[in-house]
Formats: sequence, structure tokens, C-alpha cells
Amino acid sequence: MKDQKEIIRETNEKKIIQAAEQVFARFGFKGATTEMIARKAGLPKSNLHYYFKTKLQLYRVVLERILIEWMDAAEVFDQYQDPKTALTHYVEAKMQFSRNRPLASKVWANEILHGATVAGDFLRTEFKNWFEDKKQIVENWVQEGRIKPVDPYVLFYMIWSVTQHYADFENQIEILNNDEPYNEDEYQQKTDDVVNMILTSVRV
Amino acid sequence: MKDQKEIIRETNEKKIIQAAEQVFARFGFKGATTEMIARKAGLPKSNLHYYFKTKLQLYRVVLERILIEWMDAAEVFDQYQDPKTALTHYVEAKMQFSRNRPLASKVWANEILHGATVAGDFLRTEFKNWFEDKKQIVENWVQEGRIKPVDPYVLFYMIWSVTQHYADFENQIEILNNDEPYNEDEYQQKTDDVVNMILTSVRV
DNA sequence: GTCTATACGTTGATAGAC
DNA sequence: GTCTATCAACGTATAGAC
Repeated sequence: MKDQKEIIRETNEKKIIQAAEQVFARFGFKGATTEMIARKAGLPKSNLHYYFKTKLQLYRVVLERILIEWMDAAEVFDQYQDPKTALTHYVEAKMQFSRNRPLASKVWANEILHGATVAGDFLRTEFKNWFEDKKQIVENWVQEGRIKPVDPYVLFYMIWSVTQHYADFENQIEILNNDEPYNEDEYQQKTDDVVNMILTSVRV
Repeated sequence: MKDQKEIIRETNEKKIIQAAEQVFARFGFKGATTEMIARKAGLPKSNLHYYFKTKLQLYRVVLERILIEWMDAAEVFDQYQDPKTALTHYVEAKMQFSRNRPLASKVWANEILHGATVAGDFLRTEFKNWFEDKKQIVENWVQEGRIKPVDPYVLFYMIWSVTQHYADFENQIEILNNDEPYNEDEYQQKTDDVVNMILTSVRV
């Protein structure tokens, strides 16, 4: 049974983490201030420091949550044996992630861009394992002649970069779209086009 | 004829701009300190402020130079009428840019990621004009049946994101490559693969 | 044009009353 | 668990001697 304090702690931590993600996405780690995060969470700054000792610790928590979401979204890749189906669902999931969680994508992009100092451990362990596994699947597809011969690295980097571009560069995209954000239908259309081009690029 | 002071000014400004690009790429605008930039340029901090009144002004200069380089590298697109040749040279130029100027790419990515507050003007004018022009070329190719029907936006975002990924996410790439940077041959191989996949995706 | 010293604002973090 | 007051550190920018 959760007691009163525990509930308060959980709700406040959640509010802080959500606010932190917004501020980190917009201003980066150094550019974000604990004051901005606290205000967005509706708490005084000292309360934030009560729940998270340091800004770095809060940042770690935010990143960790993003990684978990990222891995969850990637599971869809394993659920289909057919290359076309697996790739279609995977690319669609990535495009949806960019649509629903652009802030998460931006925080991640910012982290890698500036040296992956915090995410480095995760990349070298869990992430690398995940990737080696997927790489093997793609290599099998190639050997079985089910897709055109492609370097798995090049394929995955293409999928990641293209899909994440719709989140990380949304400001640029919006400007080129006459300062209009995509509506649901338009975004679905882009998603279909991206899926189609990637499938075509491996000839499935 | 340039006098002594002018020469000193030019060399020092150049040193500062180059140092600034490195520091902005690594730490972002807010994360970069004028002290770090000055030290890397081999000057006292007050000298930096003598040449560039504010950090923001220095940042603007750095960004502007990057944009000029970017546009220069893009000119290759206009020099060929054949879709296959034009796309090949363009993608190769972009891949070379990521290889030779990863810092420039990162500064740009960081700028867009965090709201394009400084580059917004450029994007809405010069950049948009440039893009509208290229968009028309691609649409013509489609109408003439020389490439598969594709949304020009989706095609360009694919080219930009994939090529820039090799600069902006190089930390992640290096980790997945067992903490080894790509050598020249490997990078050339990736370049060929990227070109090939993009050409295939539009069926030329 | 160069450099030391410094003013001034901002920010991460804490103390201590409630 | 909350909040006001406060501090120490840092970072931008400038003054003024050389």
C-alpha cells in the first residue's frame, strides 16, 4: 500500500521529469536551468533539488526513460519474419515515435551530438547488443536473397536518420512547409512515402 | 594594400572563428564559454571580446560561414541534367561534407534542434528559395518519368538526414563500430552504399 | 592591438524555518 | 514535504594600463 508521501513523491517526480524533458529538448543540458524546469513543473526550485540532488542526476533519469521508450518501440522489428513486413512496421513505429515524442528524440539527438558522455555506457552495452542482433537478421535476409545486398549499418542508419529527422529537424521542416506544422493526414502521407522509399531501396 | 593591423585582425578573427566552431559543436551555444574559445584560439578572453563584441555575435558569424559552405557544396546539384548523375554527385558531395566538416554539420544540427532562432531568417529566405528551385527539378523528373514518383520533400529530407547522420551522430556510429572511427576506405564504401540505396529508392 | 583586474548578472545548490 | 533567503561559483563583458 502506497502511503501519502510516496504518492506525492511520485506525482512530483513525474511532473519534474516531464518538465525537464521539455526544457532539455529546447535548450540542451547546459542551456536548461533548474529554475525553468521547476517553474514549468509548478514547483519552487528548491523542491526540484529536494527530489533530484543535481541537474545531472535529473538529466540521467530523463535520458534513461527515453531509452526505455526507444527500446520498446523497437521491439516490433522482431515480431515479423518477412523483411517487407518487419521493415514496414519498424519504420512506421519510428515515424510514430518522432510524431508522438519529438522531445524525447531531440534530447537523445542532443546527447549524441555533444559527445554521448552520459549515454556512452548504454550505447556500448544494451544498445550494441540490440544492434548486433538486428544486424544478424538483416544479414540473413541478404544471404537468403530476400532483400538486395545491403550493409546493415547503412540500412539502419538510413532508417534512424530519416525517421528521427522528422522530430529533430521539425523546425526546419515546418519553415519549408510555409511555417505550417504537418497535420495528421499529411504526416501519415509522409510516413507512407518514407516506408515506400526504404522498401524500394532494398527492393522488397 | 593591407596594413599590419588588418592582417593581425584577419588572422586573429580566423583563429577565433575556427576555435568557436569546435567549441560550439561540442558544447552548444550556451555550453560554450568565451574562455574556452579564447584559450583554444590562443588568446586571452578579453581579446576575443575585442574582436567580437558578444558571444552571440561570434555565433552568428560562425553560422553564416557554415551556411555559405553548405550552399557551395549544394551547387553540384544544378550541374547535371540527368537524375542519376545529379543525385549521385549531390549525395557524394554531402557525404564528403560530413566527412570533412563534421563540426560545421553539428553546429547546424544544434541550431535547428534548439529552435533555429538565429538561422530562421536564412531558412525563410535564401534556403527556401534554393529548395523551391530544387523541388521543381525533382517534380519535372517525376513528370517526365525519369524517376519513380516521389515527394520532393521526402526525397531531400532523406538525402539530408542520411548524409548528415554520419557527421551529427558520429559518436554513436563510432561506438557501434567498436569505438573505431571509419578510415578513408571504409567511409568511401559507406558513401557508395548510401548513393546506391538512394538511387535505388527512386529507381534510377 | 594586448592583457590584467574586475564589475555584474546568472545559476546550481543548500540552510533552516514552517 | 514545502518554501524563502542566501551563498559560492561561474561566465559575460568591460575598464584601463601598457
